[in-house]
Amino acid sequence: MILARDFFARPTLDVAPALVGATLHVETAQGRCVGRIVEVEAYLGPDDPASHAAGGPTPRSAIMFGPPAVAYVYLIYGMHHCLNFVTEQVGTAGAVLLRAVEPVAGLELMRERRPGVVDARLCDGPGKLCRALGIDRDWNGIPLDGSGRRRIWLEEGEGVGVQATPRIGIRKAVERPYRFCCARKIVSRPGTEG
DNA sequence: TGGATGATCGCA
DNA sequence: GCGATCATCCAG
Repeated sequence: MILARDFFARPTLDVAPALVGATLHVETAQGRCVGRIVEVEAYLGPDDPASHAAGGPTPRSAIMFGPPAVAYVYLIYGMHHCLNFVTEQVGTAGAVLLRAVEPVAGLELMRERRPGVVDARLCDGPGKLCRALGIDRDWNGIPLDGSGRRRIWLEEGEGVGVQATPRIGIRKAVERPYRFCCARKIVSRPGTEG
């Protein structure tokens, strides 16, 4: 069952944990890749200092204030892309950052895009999964129902235990537990947890 | 542990 | 314009 617009048109803090366990499907001319979502982070509106939407819309963040159920992709640190899903109703900012997925299908294509990387590490970071799935800024604004000029959608997964912890790699609102991981299999960078 | 590497944004 | 900042990754 494909996750429809209504799924995303809800409070971001409801959508984010509900996405853990769902599968992400990305189709390009090279083939299709599928991954199971195991780690996400919620980013809210102007009330969330760590969000790109803090301080109101800018040319980059305006998409977070627009219609839900589209991809928000941006470049970070000059070399890595991050994939987000826009949430909330029009006029309310929100997005869920995809931090890690577990490769399910299209492994050969992922390996091709990330040579020399063992399977378990193909998609275990925001920049890594974008590289493995072939996501770049061309995907910004693409609808999440597979109907855009780039094909991407999500499918409902089995209910799975979700654990909330603080977000990673940010400097503001560090204490908010807006990071959601699969409770059984927590994927994160080793040695960086306190 | 730090270097790569560039878009973004606030301030002028 | 200019410079500080940044939701990262990987080599050493």
